[in-house]
Amino acid sequence: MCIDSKKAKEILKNLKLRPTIQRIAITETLIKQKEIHVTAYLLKRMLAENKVFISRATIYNNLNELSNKGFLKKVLVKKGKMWFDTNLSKHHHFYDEEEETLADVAEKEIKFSKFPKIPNGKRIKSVDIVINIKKI
Amino acid sequence: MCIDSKKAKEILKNLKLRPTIQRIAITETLIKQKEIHVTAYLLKRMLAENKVFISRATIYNNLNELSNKGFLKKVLVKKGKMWFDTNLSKHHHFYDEEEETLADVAEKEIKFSKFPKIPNGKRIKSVDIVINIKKI
DNA sequence: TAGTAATTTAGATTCATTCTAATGATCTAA
DNA sequence: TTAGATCATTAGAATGAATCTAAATTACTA
Repeated sequence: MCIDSKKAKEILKNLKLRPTIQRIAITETLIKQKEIHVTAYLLKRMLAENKVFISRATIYNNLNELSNKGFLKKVLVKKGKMWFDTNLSKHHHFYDEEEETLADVAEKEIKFSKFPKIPNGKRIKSVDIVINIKKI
Repeated sequence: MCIDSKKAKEILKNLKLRPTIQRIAITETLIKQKEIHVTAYLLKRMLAENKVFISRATIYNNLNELSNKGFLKKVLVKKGKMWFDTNLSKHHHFYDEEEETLADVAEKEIKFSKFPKIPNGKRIKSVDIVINIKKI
């Protein structure tokens, strides 16, 4: 058993998710990769490259479950495709549409000196900031 | 001919778009209120309530054209659905997923005391802030 | 180890959006 | 005006991401 698989199992245990073969493989891939932003499609392809074939439904189920449990963050930068981000800390994004790349912005890099009043009876669920950039 | 229809025609003329019956009706609906947030589906329903029946393709074609011409702003707050916003001034949004509503936050309501360094060779194109809210 | 609860899966389904190609409307130049 | 060209509209098909279904399989618990 490789080290990543052991780590993956531990993560799943902490999240109270049954360590199925598929979940271990998915988690392993997510913690192994340098790339921190994946779509369902990209993840499926990465697994397939390692001869691990997991159904589309399972990929989606698990990405959603992992993000519900707070292990992944959903990022929506462009219509039609949901990205899942393995950067676990709260953070924001640079999005370069010309290059179709996402880059992280640490949460502490942004501070507000003024923030709008939240409507009555409501509370903040999350704040998403996307800084769209382009070449000079 | 009603006043809105006259205004709508003028707007289309300025945008160099042929004033077809459908385009006039769509533009009229969009300028009836000061600021409006619609999805294609919502706009279609609003028109239908006024006994104006326009095909889905035409609704999409025109919303896209109007936003290409700078008359509408596209806002992406949730996977799968594009919103179109007639508030052209720079601003941000409250998004209430439970109620599926979008509300404006004036730009001046948000000020930064800290902001990240922009990558070399890049400049800011825009900053999108979505404050996701939910009931307490 | 048996019983149950959770998980995976292929394939169907949904939903927003775009495409296609046929028909219809508007514009332009003489 | 009017003919011809260009642009717009439309129903329905196609697309693509994501979810659902229901049956089979796997992991957990007593």
